[in-house]
Amino acid sequence: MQLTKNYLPKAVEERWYEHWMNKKYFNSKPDERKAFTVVIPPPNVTGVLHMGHTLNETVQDILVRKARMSGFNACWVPGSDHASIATEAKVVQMLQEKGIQKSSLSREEFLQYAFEWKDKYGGIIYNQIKKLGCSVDWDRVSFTMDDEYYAAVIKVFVDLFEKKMIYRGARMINWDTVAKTALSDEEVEYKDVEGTLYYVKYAVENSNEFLTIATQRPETIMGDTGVCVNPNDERYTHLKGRHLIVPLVNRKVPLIFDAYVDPAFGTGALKVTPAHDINDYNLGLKHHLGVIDTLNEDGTLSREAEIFVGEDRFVARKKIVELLREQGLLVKEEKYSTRLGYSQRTNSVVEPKISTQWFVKMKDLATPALEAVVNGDIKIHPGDKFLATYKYWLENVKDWCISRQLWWGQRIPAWYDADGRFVVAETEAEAHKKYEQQFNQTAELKQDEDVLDTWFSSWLWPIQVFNGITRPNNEDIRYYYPTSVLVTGQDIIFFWVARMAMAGYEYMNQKPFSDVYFTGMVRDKQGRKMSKSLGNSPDLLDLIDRYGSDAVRFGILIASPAGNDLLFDESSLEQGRNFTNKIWNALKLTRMWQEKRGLNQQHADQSAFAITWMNNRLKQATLLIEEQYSSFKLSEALKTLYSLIWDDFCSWYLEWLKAGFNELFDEEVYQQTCSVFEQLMQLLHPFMPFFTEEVYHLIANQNDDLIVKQFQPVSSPSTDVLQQGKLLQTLISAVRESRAKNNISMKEPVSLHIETATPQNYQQLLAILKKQANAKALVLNGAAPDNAIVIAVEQDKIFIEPENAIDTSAQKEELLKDLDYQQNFLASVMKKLSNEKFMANAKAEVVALEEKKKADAEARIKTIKDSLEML
RNA sequence: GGGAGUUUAGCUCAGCUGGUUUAGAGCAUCUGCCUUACAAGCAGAGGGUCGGCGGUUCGAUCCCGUCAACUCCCACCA
Repeated sequence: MQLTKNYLPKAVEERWYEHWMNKKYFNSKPDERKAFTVVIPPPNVTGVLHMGHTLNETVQDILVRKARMSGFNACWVPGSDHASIATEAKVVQMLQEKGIQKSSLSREEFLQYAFEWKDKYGGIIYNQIKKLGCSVDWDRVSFTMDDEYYAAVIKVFVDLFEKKMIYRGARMINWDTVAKTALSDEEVEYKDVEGTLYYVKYAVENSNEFLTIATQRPETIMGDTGVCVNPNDERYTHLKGRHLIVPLVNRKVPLIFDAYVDPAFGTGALKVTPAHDINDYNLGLKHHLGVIDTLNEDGTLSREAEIFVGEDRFVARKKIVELLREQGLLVKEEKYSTRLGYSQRTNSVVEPKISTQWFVKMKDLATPALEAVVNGDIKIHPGDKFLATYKYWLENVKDWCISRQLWWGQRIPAWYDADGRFVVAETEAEAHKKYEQQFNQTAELKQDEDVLDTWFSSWLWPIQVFNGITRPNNEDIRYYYPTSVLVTGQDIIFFWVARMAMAGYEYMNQKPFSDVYFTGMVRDKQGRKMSKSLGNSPDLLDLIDRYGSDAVRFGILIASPAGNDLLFDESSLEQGRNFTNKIWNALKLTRMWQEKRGLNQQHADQSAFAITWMNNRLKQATLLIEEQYSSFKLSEALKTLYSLIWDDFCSWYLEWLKAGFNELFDEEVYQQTCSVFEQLMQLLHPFMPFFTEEVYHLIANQNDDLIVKQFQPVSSPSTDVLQQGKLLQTLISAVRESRAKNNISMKEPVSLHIETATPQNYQQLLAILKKQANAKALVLNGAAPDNAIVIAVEQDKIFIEPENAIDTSAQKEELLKDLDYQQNFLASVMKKLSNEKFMANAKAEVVALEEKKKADAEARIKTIKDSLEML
């Protein structure tokens, strides 16, 4: 078969993925081998995969493929997350574009639209995962709203409720006025904004006096139920026991004293609005103030506000400022930079609001999750970079608000009677039964309208993908749990990682994973976050189309050391594509040789060193890569492979083989070369699966597939052979360098003369050196030629004798430069050796090393001086 | 305000518990090459007072202190 000029990925990738699927290589069933389990962080079905996913999926696939090739029963579970609020927001938006209001739909109708959306985007995501080459077990796809998964979430809710770890209560929560739902603390993002601080006068009751307070949110004035000052603030002590009149609504409220207030801020007087600020709420509780909720769910003012009822809070703010100004109550306005909370999902300003919600008590759950990481049961990579944040969060964890006023999600299994009394049960029938038992009567029961936070389902992911909640102790959960590695972004350490650890200990009495590998955030070349509005987020399928899947995997991984942010730049994808092409051409070369195979004793003799050297380099690199895998330094491992293949295999080894090649390419040398080539492809396979599988089958007709070819144990390399190889490389480079400096074209053959005290080092290298240096003659320790360029390589002198006479001035300059360097180097070594304290304190081996440096430098200086004399 | 991390060549990063380091790699740059696998290539070169200052040590890119810049997390004062 004729190979194309360049590697063309498209057809190859589809063909192999199909083949792997047909052979069921991705599928895993429990057996006697050790399991290597990975559960995919389920992507949200809100849209398509971005570059962050691409990096995560690539890393997981590398680990899974490596395990599969190393004797493990590798199982990678795919799936997706219903992403309650995020998806619902998208569906609402989609419906709006169609002219449909959510409020005009029934719950069932809406859910139908949502499931259609999920099918569409779930499909797109799964297709992307396939195109990327991910070896996931497609028979194990999970979705957090699957029937059985749904049942698991409900079961856990009921269980925690019965253990009194879930409770219902009125709390200050974060309210999203667009999605009209509560948010957890983690779903709020704070941004710096320029705000205005308004100074407003509050009249003191029965007096002409005024007290000025500063506020950013004058629209909450109508909710004020008190004013607070610091007890030590002398400006206000005389007002003790007095009341103030809230402007606009003329409500009489008490003046309270609390050390919470900072006298230095604003005017030192704080208006207290318990319904709409967490600190005010706490103050209100402490001082028994009333609560007036002046906001509707959609962010408009409620009837309790008395004025501007129904107006949006920001419109009302402007009107209220006007009104205050008209009434002469506005003292001044000043610009003020502050931080405002925004909803992570709808990007609207979050309003603190009092509301009845469901909460999970976190303290007891947090303890084992914290211990596991502290005592190393769960290892976090890289290093301890995230340990401190993880610890801090768990040590200071607050109860988790898990109810959401949405439809897309698991509906809270609580049933209420007309009086608001409720029972919690897995099914409606169960609820009626419990109700009867508890209240000794029957009643019409209505289920809670709210659904559960999306993380309340995904925290069960490593358990429930194996049905560990719904069918405890089934074969899968016993075999695959705990999972091996979790690969995820550091941004969801609290949302997800910590909570999975909690669920793991609560429901399995065991950690959910042994290692956590955090990938960094993918940013663009300028370091900006990738986002739709900036248009800097590339389309994965488009990239695969242009560069090939393997090149995309290469490009994204090579640039992302563990935990570091990745600055995405297409040039690294280009590097990946070039790499495949380089290997493709090496394949073409071996193909050429294949056609010229035959017995060629001379070639075999002259190639013996190259083969031995390459095999040792392979061993050395394999051991290094193994080490890099175990410390999760995947980009390092890929770099090692890149240079092993490009430099050692292509630039040195294959070129060295050409030395003895003449008409016939020796059969044995050919076989050895194929063997090395195959091993290289095997090592590279986890990183670039499609390409390596293709090349593997093209090197020779193979019956097996690379994807399941098992790695063989490797012994230590011979340092002698590696050193000889190093010497050969140094010699070749030195001659080439000298040619370049002296303007001797590579085309012009030269005579080489080597003067050395250790001729035995050269025996095996001469044929290769001669070919690579383009020498017509090569003499070892013969009479030194006249009119030659002399270079110093280690302790030996190499004479390069060109056909035409040359100008030696450049050559002299080089030698003088080298001499200068060596003399300075020697001086620095001597300085150490003549330092009494150094000699007294340094370890013997360090001193010995310095002695050797001294000897080497002296020998080298002598060689250079000799050479200079000869010029 | 509290905490963590980063700072090494134009860019992205190595440098493994201080001494083969007057510091390495890849990419980019420059020079010369269509050398019978590969111009998506080959050969060669240039480029860094290891963020600043101070300390510990015989010896500091590495340890300590301090300052500066950047990044992230947490808390969120009206």
